[in-house]
Amino acid sequence: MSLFEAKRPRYHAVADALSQAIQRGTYPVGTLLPTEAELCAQFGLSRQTIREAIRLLVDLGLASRRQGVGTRVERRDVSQTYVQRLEQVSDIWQYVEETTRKVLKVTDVPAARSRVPLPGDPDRRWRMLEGLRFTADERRPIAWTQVYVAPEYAAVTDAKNRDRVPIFSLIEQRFGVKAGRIRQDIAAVSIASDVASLLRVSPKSVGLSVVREYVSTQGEVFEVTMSVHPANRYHYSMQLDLAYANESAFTAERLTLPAGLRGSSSKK
Amino acid sequence: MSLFEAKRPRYHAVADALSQAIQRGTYPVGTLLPTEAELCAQFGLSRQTIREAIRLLVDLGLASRRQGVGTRVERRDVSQTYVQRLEQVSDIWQYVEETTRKVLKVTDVPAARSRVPLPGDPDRRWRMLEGLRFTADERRPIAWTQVYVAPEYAAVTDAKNRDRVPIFSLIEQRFGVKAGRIRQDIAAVSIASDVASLLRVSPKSVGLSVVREYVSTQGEVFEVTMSVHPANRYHYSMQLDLAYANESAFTAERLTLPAGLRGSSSKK
DNA sequence: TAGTGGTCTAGACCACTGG
DNA sequence: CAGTGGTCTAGACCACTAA
Repeated sequence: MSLFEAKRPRYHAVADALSQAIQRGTYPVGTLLPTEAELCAQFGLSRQTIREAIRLLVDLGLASRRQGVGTRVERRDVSQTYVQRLEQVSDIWQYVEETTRKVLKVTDVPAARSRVPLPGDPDRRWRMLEGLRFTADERRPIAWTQVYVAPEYAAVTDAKNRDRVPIFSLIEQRFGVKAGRIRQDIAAVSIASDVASLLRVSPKSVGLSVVREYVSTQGEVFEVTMSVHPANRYHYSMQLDLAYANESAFTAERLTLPAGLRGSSSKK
Repeated sequence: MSLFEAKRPRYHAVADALSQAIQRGTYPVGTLLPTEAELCAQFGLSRQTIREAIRLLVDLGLASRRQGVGTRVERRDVSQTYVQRLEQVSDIWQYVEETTRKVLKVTDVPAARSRVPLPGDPDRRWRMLEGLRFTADERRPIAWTQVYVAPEYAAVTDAKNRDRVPIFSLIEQRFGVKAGRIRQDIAAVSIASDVASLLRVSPKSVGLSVVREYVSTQGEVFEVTMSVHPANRYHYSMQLDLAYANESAFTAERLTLPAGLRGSSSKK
């Protein structure tokens, strides 16, 4: 019966009331919200409406539900987050599509003697592919690359099309191991003379180094790559978008409304 | 009545059936799915169950709903995406917390004469702050920084705590302009001699340059920053996690099940 | 075993869209 | 205006958790 009773669905009002109560500390993080039945009684609404409200809280990351237990308060504030999205990883590798690779060397090297740190047993021998990447039109290479593949998957390096398809996706196809996480480290380096000559730049010139670790969904690092790019032939750009904890419905405005809302009856 | 009738809720089965039909091309992208009423009849289920199924499709980005129109097929496949999450931007700036800034110079410069490309009128004068950033313990600077602030917000550069709080968050506090997007460009550079002396490295030594553009939720670039870091004192690392189009419920496994599922009656 | 959230039904009315 | 999805109800049974 409040003045603010616009056309908003009641479950929005309930979600607001609850999220504000959480914000105020009425329901501290870690505790359980009232049960659905209790909320039905408090607000005088049906269970489905209450559940819809709670679903919004869950989508925002404010609460979580566990069957048989209850609805737990997870955080006090809606966490805003900037996210970078990479569709199909191919964004990292936009250039993969537009470039050609040339493999120069294939060997097995113990982890301890690799050019990049490899996890696990230092004596474990990883399959290593070394090569260059060229743009379609230009002659000069844009990257010198080393790819280390965990021994279990070394077989993929025999693939006919290894020059065209990223190794990690070959592993995915052949072994069903999927990258659940990619760690990436970017640094500026001085290009060592052996690499410099391959890249056709002068020794000690400036380069950008990108190291990527591919972590399977089981947490195992199954591939590590390193690229060195001449500074003026490559730069790394990315875009971060503001998003909400669990981006789904419920935009910001819907949350930040004047206090006096409540659906119909909220005697409590 | 199929053999696969595990304990899965029916709306999962419906969502599978629909997403597979989309995948098969039965419902091409851009067309409308059958109406909820039709689906109720086809599957012999209640409207709420059907709606729950469609909600899953929407969460996956496969479909979208419009009141008064229908449910539109948006894509044929579930788009997988790697995302980098930055809570509160402070992850980019982990070091902001642990470092101190020292402002060396404050001036107004026309866009055309800045060290980084600035959007808009080349004669527009941006407020520029130049300074260094130090780690708490070390004496040597880890970055030389230029911050360009759009003239409308130049006033924030007078703030007392401008050394401690990132400028863009001052703008957010004072003017309510929020960064909805951050573009970031990372490159390796050779450090110019004037900057080198400030950073106490030798001229032409290797550095990592990071340029960030802060774009407001209205699409306006209101701040641009540039940092140059000595190569051995800074590197940029990030983590990308595999996620689904509209990460919510509905994990991958729930989608990739053997074909013969259907709830109970699907005579069609 | 009692109590929680998870699923499901059969109905109802409303708000929006398009002809 | 007819038809769509959006909201809401009152009731039911189930699956899970903890005591």
